[in-house]
Amino acid sequence: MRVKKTIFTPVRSKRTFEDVYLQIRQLIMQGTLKPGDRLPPEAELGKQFNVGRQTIREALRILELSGFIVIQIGYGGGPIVKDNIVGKATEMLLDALKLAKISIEEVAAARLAMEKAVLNEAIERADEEDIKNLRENLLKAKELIAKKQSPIDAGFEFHILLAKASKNNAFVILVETINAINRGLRNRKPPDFRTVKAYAQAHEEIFEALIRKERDKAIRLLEKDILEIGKSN
Amino acid sequence: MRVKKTIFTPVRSKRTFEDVYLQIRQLIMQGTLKPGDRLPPEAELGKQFNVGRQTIREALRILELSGFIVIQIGYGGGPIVKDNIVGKATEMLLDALKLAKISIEEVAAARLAMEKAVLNEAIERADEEDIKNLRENLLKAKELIAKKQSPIDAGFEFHILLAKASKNNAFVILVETINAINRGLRNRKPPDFRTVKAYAQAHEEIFEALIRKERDKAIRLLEKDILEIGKSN
DNA sequence: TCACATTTGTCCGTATGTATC
DNA sequence: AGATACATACGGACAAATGTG
Repeated sequence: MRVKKTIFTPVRSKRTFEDVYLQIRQLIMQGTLKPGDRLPPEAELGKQFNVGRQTIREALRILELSGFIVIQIGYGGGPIVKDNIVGKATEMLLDALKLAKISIEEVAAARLAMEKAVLNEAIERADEEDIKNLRENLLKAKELIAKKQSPIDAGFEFHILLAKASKNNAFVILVETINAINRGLRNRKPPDFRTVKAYAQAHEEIFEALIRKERDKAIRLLEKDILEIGKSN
Repeated sequence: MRVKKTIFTPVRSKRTFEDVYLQIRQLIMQGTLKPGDRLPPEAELGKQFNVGRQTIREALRILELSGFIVIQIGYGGGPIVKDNIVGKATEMLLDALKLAKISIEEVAAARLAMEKAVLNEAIERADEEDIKNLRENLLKAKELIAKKQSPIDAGFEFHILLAKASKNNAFVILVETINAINRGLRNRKPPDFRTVKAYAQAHEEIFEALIRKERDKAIRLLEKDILEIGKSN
């Protein structure tokens, strides 16, 4: 009797461009290729890997979409190693959530769960540097409001700074991701000026509670910030 | 005086394959193309879009990496629309976390935050269907253990089932994602048999606390499940 | 401003491997 | 086993973009 489902994962390095992709990817992941480094042009890569230019191009497409490289055309251009690959992952997760028809409310609940934990850690671990950065962020938002400009970017940055104050880098990336998703899901209409002013106000209050280590109050304010204010728009 | 940083994002749809990618992507996102649907072969697509095969191929590479399609070779093959694109996003987020040199402990803390919220919701919202699924999951794990097989997959499924019981689909996807990341970061050595048995035991206790709606006890058990058990390996 | 070199973007033709009928 | 249909891969060619002299 034959087994229907093998427990082995088939070795499928059939496709040459995947092999090329994996080799370059590993060089980046292990640090041999660092951000800013330039890879040889397509033709030269083809010679070195001993494959056609088309194969190289498909490998570069994947590396580009994955966020590992950017590609400059023209004289002196070519593939350049990039550093931040979080953005691309976020875009794909956003697609996944859109396809699954997830509502903004559901994402907000998840975001709140994450940021509650962040705030809990941040209250304990925030140092002077973090406090200074948060204070500057609030100041920047105030100045923008005074100039009748939207402090929406500063508002997102506030949450990132909180995550950094938690001293947990996983929180930083996940808060970035989930905030970008939240933003992407409601991108049809940007929040009006009154709403973003309310955000800025809420952030100030959260900050005050943070430096006074008033944990419960800070959490309560965060809930208001994430769940209530956004509802109106 | 010139502004140094423009507020405009450059319109760069110069590349034809990106245009092709976006068109097909939109047809999938808006539901015109459904999972299982077959796209025309490369040559035919080239004719319809009025572009060369190479251009089509690069668009297909991106769609494939994004998880929108799979490609079958041979007679009657070609691009086929896929449904689950979460897996690909997870892989990329995993890469991002690896590149940022995030530790398992940091990810575990984030995972715990998310799953605490999940458990809180699940205790309130779980219906008979959820309870039945969880019970079957625990039974399956027990059977595997009796056969001296590792119930590790069932263990991950337990957490997914909890997320489903929360009735929040964002939680489902995010728990899937963060658990896969957790798994990916410690993939060097799979947990030993004693450890997975401890997981299964912890899951049983969490389930008991869940159906009795003993919230604090359930949360405490979850903390043990996520933070302590894994530490040994 | 004007060539010129370099590099990506795109197309075409062709050959090979693979899966189905 | 042979024919068919498809992806994979190679090589050559030209256009477009970009920086250099």
